[in-house]
Amino acid sequence: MVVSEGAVDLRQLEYFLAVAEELSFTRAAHRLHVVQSGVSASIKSLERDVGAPLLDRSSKHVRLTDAGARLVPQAYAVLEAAQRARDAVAADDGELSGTVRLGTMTSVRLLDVPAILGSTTAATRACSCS
Amino acid sequence: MVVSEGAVDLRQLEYFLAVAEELSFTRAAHRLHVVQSGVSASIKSLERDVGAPLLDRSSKHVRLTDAGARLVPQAYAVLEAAQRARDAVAADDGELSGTVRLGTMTSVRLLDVPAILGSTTAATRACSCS
DNA sequence: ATCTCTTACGACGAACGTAACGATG
DNA sequence: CATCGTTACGTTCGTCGTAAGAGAT
Repeated sequence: MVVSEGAVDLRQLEYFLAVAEELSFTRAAHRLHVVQSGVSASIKSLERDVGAPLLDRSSKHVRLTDAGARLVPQAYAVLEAAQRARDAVAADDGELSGTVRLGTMTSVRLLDVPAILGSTTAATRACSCS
Repeated sequence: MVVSEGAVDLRQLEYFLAVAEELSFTRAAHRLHVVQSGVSASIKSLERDVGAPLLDRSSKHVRLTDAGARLVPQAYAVLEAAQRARDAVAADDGELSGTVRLGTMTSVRLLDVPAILGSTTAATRACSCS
C-alpha cells in the first residue's frame, strides 16, 4: 500500500551529479547558479524519493554513499538520454547526432562547453555569467 | 541569448508516451489516472519546452508529428534510464538487474506489469484502482 | 447530440532566494 | 572564527481537479 512514487526529477539528478563531482554543496551550488539551500533541499528530496541516503555529510568532507556511487553512472545516463530526446525533436537534418554525441559525457557541464563549441541548439543554452 | 531552458520533466515524457501509444488524450488520461485537462496541459508544456509541436490534434484523430515520432524512442530511453537509476540505489544484491531488464521495454505500463510480477520494489508502485 | 480536446479557475504543493542557526576544523 | 551544510519563512510558479467552451462526426 505504500506508494513510493519514485518521483525522481531531472533537476534533482543534475544537482546530485554536480555535488558528486565537486564533492561540495557550495561549489555545486555555485556552478548551478543557485544557492546552497536549494541544492541541499533538492538532494534531500532526491534521497527521500529514492529511499536511501546518497551523500555522507559527516564533518567537512562530503562523500558518496554506496547507493550514491551506484546512482552516479545511471544519473549520467538519464541526463544523457534527456539531452538526446531534446535534440531529437530539433533534428531537421541528420547532422545533429554528432552534436549530441559530443555532449553526452559532458552533459553536466552544459553551461560552458556548448558556448565554446558554438553549436546552434546548444548555443541557446549558453548563459553569460561571471 | 535566448535561454531555451529545456526543462523537460519525466512526467511530461510519461504522459507523452501514453498519448503516443493510445493516440488519444482521453484514453491516455484514463490509463494515467489523471483528467484529460492535465494531460493536455502537460503535453502543451512539453511542446513549449522542446520548442516544437509533437502531436497533430486535427479533428478526431490524434497523430504524431515528425518531431513527435522522433521523440518517442528517445522518451522511452529516458524513462528506461530513470527506472534503472531508481533501481540502482536499491540494489543491495546483484539479482535486481534482472528485474530492471524485464521492465525496460514496458516501463510505461508500470502500473499493471509490476503488480503481476510482484517484484519487491516494483510492487510498491502498484496501485489498486478500478 | 455526443465525443474529444482546450481553456478558465481556485487550490495545493514544489522550488527558489533571503536569512538565521548549528557544527566542524 | 571562518566555512560549510541545514532549517525557517515568504514568494512565485507549476500542476492538479472541477467545470465550461469549441470543433467535428
